Amino acid sequence: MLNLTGTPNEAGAKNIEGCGPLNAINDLRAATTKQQIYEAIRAQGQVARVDISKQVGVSAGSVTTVTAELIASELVREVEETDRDGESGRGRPPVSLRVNAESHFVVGIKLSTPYHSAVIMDMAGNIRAEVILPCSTVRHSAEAICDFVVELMEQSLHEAKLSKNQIDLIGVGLPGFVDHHTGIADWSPLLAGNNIPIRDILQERLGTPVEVDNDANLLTLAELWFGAGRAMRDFAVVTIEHGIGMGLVIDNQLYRGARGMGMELGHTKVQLDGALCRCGQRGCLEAYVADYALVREASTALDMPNSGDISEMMETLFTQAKSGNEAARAIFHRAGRYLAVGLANVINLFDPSLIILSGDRIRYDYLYAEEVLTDMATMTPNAHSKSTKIQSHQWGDLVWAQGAAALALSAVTNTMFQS
Amino acid sequence: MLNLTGTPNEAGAKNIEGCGPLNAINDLRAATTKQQIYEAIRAQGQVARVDISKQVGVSAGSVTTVTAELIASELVREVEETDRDGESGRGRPPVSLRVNAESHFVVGIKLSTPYHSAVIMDMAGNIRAEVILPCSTVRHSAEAICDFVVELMEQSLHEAKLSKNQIDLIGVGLPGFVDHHTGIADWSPLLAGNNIPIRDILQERLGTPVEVDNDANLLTLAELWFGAGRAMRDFAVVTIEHGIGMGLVIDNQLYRGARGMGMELGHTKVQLDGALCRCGQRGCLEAYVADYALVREASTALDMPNSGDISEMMETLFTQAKSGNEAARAIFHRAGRYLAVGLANVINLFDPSLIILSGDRIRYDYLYAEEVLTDMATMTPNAHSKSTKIQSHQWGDLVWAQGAAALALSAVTNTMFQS
DNA sequence: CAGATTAAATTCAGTTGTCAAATTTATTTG
DNA sequence: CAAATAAATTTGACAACTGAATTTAATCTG
Repeated sequence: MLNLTGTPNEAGAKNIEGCGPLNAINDLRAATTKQQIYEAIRAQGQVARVDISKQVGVSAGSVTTVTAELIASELVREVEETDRDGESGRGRPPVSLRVNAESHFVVGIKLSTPYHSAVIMDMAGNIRAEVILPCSTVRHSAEAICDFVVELMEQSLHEAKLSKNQIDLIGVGLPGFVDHHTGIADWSPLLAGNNIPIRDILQERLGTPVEVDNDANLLTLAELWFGAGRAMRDFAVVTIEHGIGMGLVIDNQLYRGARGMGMELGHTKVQLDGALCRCGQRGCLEAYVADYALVREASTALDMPNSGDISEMMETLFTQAKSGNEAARAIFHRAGRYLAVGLANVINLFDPSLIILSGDRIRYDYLYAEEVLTDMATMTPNAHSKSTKIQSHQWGDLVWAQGAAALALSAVTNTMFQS
Repeated sequence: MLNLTGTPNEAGAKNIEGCGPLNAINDLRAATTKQQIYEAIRAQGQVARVDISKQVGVSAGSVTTVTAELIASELVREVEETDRDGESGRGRPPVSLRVNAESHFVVGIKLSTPYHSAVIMDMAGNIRAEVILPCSTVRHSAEAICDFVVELMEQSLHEAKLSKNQIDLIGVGLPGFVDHHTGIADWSPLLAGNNIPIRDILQERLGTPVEVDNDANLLTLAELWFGAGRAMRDFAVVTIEHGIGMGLVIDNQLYRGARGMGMELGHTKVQLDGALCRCGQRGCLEAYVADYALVREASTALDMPNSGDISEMMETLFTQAKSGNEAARAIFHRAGRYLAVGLANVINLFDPSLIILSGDRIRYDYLYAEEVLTDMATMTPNAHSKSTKIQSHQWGDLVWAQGAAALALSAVTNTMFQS
């Protein structure tokens, strides 16, 4: 059954407690039992040893040993107030464990236009500082980007009352073709030049380990760690903003394409010899659905001057459509039909159980939401569309930075447990 | 660099020895060291203990222990004739190990029109029997399908001089929406009815464990176990026949979509409100590229009577195009352009390092191969298309059955090593 | 309120899978 | 034939577990 949840919700998850994927607890990929147990505790916020034993599938004795080690190394703490949720209160009461939030800190940074943002996060996923910094739309040198990052670091450290050496890792996201594995920005609208080894440059400059990824992956990580995706084994995230981005989670893990650079949904072709895309190719989904495509049509059909400010023009277009302007409505309508094609293709190829529509542009969606879903259903086999849920989700300005922090958290956690 | 290898090659792999993915040897997913070592031996045909130690990453002592167990349980044998490949002949000569080909046998069956096929395979990947059985194009009941399978079993067992109880598992592939995990055929052009639990039905009837999968996945498994894909960590397979199929290998493993039913490349939309597909939807890639689409056009434009025999009509169309008929050429030309769109989308989304074009139809390809590749390059970012190789590959009639046997082999291997 | 009951957590002896180093085995070279 | 070389095996030690018995901390019952 198709299901559009249009309600914007801040956290997305039912349980406020914990962060990180909920179902990855019994995951074969996680290296050691110790790490599995640590992540199980973090995922649930707090949990008793008995439950860990059941979930992770190790004996009670092992849980005692391992948690004792974790407590000794100050990564985990016992919770004072013993809470018995419901159940009859007989027998020795369970003692819950929590991760020590202060054991490590990370910074999550999103570089973008028209603003950069940063959060500082502790090991429990709590935000300890938030910074937003305006940024011009010109392409910057790697050095200028470093300056921005330094500035964001300083401001956020001050706000969190932490010193630079307390930060274990910095997660950085930027738009464009960014390869997480190599740390190289093939191309980014933010960066002058090509094939910039931005991770190494930042690492060198800051003297702290850095992980980078592209913005669509950050958003997907944010959903996986803090949002609706926490409880899902597999789901896709589609963002509609200046471009169209996509992220995919398979088996509780972010899938980064066969070679770490796939998932360019925005540039899949939905029309042979179709509309011109800013990438220079024709018929890209983006060229029909993204902000710039709508604005381009608006300036042609609606006698709307191209002011250069895309957000402003989108707002005008939206207002006109709302007030009944047929031409404006038609522009949204066509975009919606192509969006349906894009979503149908995602279902046809990946068949995820959930697609999360995310990004600022989603707020215009109610204009064509119904039609998009109906259209989409006509473009997918019954068996598939029947069970795929579509959910839209509008976060605050800091999602991206939170996703970057999640990237950093998982990297830090991995290093914590590799002897 | 784009690279079209048009040469049909029977086996596809450079080394005749061994079967199964070559790079999966040090794979974290493989449950036990014992299984890893067994699979390493099988993958390489024969290999000395020293080399196993290096490849799998365990100590020489462990290799001795584990291989001793494998030899004791008759799964592995030492090779008599000591071969020292090249190297100076000093020191104790290595003793190579091989898997005992006769320890288990499997049957691989492909159900299809106009014929069904089956192979019997031993644990070393050797084909011990081949059977092909003609089949009408009507949709059959599950019982009729069972009869076919029984018939294929009997004939192939006779040919291989084996008895039924020597078969450990039967891998069965059929076209349509078939879910490997549940064993249910959602819909198949071969089966009357919907949601048929075909795996359980076959298992019941045959009294032998059965695994099922759809035909595109079988073909992909065949490439992974016996073909060009053996040496690749990730690749995609695209088949053009009556429909368009797709399979994807990520990290040496067949990816089956988030819920085991994705990868419907043939029904991704390449044109809004486009040509009518046999699935009832519009604008499907299949509706432009598959056999029936070309034949449909041919019967309209070329005054070619619709004889009902698609293969025959395709042949006529091909002959006409070869002899210079412009209308016929135009039909192939358009199909080629849309095929380019499909391949470009695969690259945009998955970015595999290799795409293998497979299936009978590939032999018509030289008509438009060059153009397809050029077109495709204009529809993918430079960074991607630069490094994606396109290879076409024409197998014999038994590929599908071989793929089904590979499915069975991996299932048998898994059960062999789970205590 | 003492003992029975219950359930969580801990202890501990035993198993398993692994490694590193020493040793044995099989072969070539001088 | 002894020295050199390299594969394979043996061995003792260790780390990660498990399962069963035991301890601990609470509630329930008469």
